[in-house]
Amino acid sequence: MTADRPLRADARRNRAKVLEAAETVFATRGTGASTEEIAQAAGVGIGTVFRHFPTKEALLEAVFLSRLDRLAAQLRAAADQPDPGRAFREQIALAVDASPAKNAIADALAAAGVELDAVKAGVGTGVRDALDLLLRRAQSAGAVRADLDVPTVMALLIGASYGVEAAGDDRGRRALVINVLLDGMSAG
Amino acid sequence: MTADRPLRADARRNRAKVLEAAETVFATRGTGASTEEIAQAAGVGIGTVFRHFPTKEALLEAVFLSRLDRLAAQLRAAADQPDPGRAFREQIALAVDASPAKNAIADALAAAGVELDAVKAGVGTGVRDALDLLLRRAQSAGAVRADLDVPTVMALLIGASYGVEAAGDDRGRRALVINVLLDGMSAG
DNA sequence: CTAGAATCGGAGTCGTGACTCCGATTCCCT
DNA sequence: AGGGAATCGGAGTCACGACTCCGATTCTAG
Repeated sequence: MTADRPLRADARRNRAKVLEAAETVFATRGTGASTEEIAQAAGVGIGTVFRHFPTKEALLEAVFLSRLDRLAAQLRAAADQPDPGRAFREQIALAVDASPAKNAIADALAAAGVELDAVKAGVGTGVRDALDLLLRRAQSAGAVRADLDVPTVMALLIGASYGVEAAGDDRGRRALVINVLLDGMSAG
Repeated sequence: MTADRPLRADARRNRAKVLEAAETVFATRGTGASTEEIAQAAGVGIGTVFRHFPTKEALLEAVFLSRLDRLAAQLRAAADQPDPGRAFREQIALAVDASPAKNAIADALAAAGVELDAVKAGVGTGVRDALDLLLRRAQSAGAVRADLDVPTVMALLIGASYGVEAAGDDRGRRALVINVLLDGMSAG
């Protein structure tokens, strides 16, 4: 219930710098990276990091949500492509390829006891809705199994992300993993 | 190059107790569980834990390898079933259902900078070989896509483990995830 | 049974990293 | 420009957890 007065210009700028730095640092050094490391990467003092994100957990959550936001936007943008089946396939492949870092963050949050469902219920709704639209259209077009629902597709996406990660650097193997997934999801 | 003299009887017993305790504690509390917690669960002093496993990392590795060992044994046991396709399917489903804990351990090891490939090269070979046999037989029988190889199947297995985990407690949803995977892996 | 070696237990050390505090600095309204 | 409020920086605090050390205990060879 804080009366969200607008932040001072420099404060807003710093907040953004921290968030961005945190994203890259978490992605490269892993979620175990120290807050100090992030502060340095952002060119900011530790105190500043903690003022904007009172907890490391809060910082992780913010980074996670920002990623979900971008994903949702991307999914929405694909919703009006002409070929629903193709749109679905493309977005799945894109989402999977882009998500290795999200996984680690999600794990860290879960390990910290954060209710991921609650988090997702907030901004994650955007992802859910966008995915819902893509999925329905693809199913109506007969391109995707009818027995799949959004939560299951999300579970598959998460799994595929890890699978791709486990496939290592081999481009062909990564593609094969995604291919298997898409085949499994397709109708018939 | 230590001259591995056989351990004293009580020492061997304690080692086993610690390993077992570590496995359950890591599974329930996560890999972040403190060494003290494990010592307590094993009914043993911290010193004892560190004598047998000089590092927390070493302990994680030992637990991981013991799991891989069991998995390999299970896979080998399934290698002479009459229907190769069915054997493959069943084992995949079993392996996936049993592995959520392994994932977390593997992640922790990776985060600690352990070369997972090196680890797998040691005992993991058992898994690789057993899986290789199952896979070849299933492919020869025309039950599984010919373009899959063992590393890819392992990546898929890892991914599926996470996918199942993400599917939550819903029994049907978990089954659906595995079903999609198996469909994707099947021939034609 | 007994000596001596191997093992155990757990208090204490040490390093690390999250988080706090307050003087210094920067911003923005008039 | 000027002053007061909002922010910043980063040294310092504190808790926690991995790992060490050594007297006490338990095993086993003879």
